[in-house]
Amino acid sequence: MKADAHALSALPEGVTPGKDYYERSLTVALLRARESTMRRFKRYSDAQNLTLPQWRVLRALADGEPLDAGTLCQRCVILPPSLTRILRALAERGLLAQVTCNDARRHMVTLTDKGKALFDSLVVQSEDSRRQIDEAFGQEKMQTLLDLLNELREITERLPDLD
Amino acid sequence: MKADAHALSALPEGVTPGKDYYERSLTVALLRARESTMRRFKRYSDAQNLTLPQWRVLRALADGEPLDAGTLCQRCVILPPSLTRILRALAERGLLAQVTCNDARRHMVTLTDKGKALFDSLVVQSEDSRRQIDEAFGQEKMQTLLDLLNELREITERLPDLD
DNA sequence: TATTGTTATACTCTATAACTATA
DNA sequence: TATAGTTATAGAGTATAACAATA
Repeated sequence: MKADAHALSALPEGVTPGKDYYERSLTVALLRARESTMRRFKRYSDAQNLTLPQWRVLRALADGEPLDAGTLCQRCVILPPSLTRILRALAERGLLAQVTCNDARRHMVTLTDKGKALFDSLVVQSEDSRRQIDEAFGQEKMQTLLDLLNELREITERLPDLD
Repeated sequence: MKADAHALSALPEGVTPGKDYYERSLTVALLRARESTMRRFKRYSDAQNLTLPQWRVLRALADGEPLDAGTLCQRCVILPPSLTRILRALAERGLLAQVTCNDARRHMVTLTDKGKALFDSLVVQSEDSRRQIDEAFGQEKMQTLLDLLNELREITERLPDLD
């Protein structure tokens, strides 16, 4: 952002009254951290005509374990109507296939060989970007950050709703 | 999550092969942490008919400092075409007003008294939820997390693009 | 009767390009 | 000529409710 965006105030370059307060917002900090890191990976998924939610679904299935729609919705942060369309689109491209399940209500899917190959290819292609961020930030801090993020989520999900 | 979602495997409850790997994804961890915390605040903005991007704009302007559209786009993680509509909607509700600027190309806005009052009201209403998360997670860890998130963003934004 | 997922619908945001106004 | 925003347009996700199928 340009410095003269704040020309109305007489503060030093890069220092604005609102900035510090704004950065104390957890949800905004999470969004901005995600935006700045995700932006570097997006071109790889774009090149494969995968939207980011589609990429999360492939990732969630990457270890080969079949998952049902409900689990995918929760892990990938996608609402059921969106997931229905996403699963259909990925299945039409031959990237995943339905798996029969004892409970016929469940829509259970797994990656096909083609889907697994596409996932592996994307991991390889984006590896340099991942390492670039990892090294600039520091592996130890990255580990701490991931642990804090997962812990925050687990604790928050267990909290009772207020009123 | 239901335990029988993983009935195909014979692993202990809550332990799935994919889970650990999936949780090592930074961008997914950021998304899920945001979803679990944001969900608790959303009802307050919903009650005021504010979308989350609109709420971020009010928040960015909350200290009274006028900001231009470009700065708002960056701080609120909103693309220019979306911001144009958001500023129009908020102005029509009398929550913000345009401020004249030396550079007539800039769309500079500030909160009106009504906008500031709505912001303050939302902060008060959501205070219990904020404290609930803060106390469950721990203030010290929350502080560490916020610092790591802001540092990660600043470092990542400065990284050169690969190729 | 409760649960899982799909369909329907309306709205918003995302994303890119083309355009206008100003510097 | 470059910059800041707006407009245009297509596409995808968000969100709620209603519905179908299964348990």
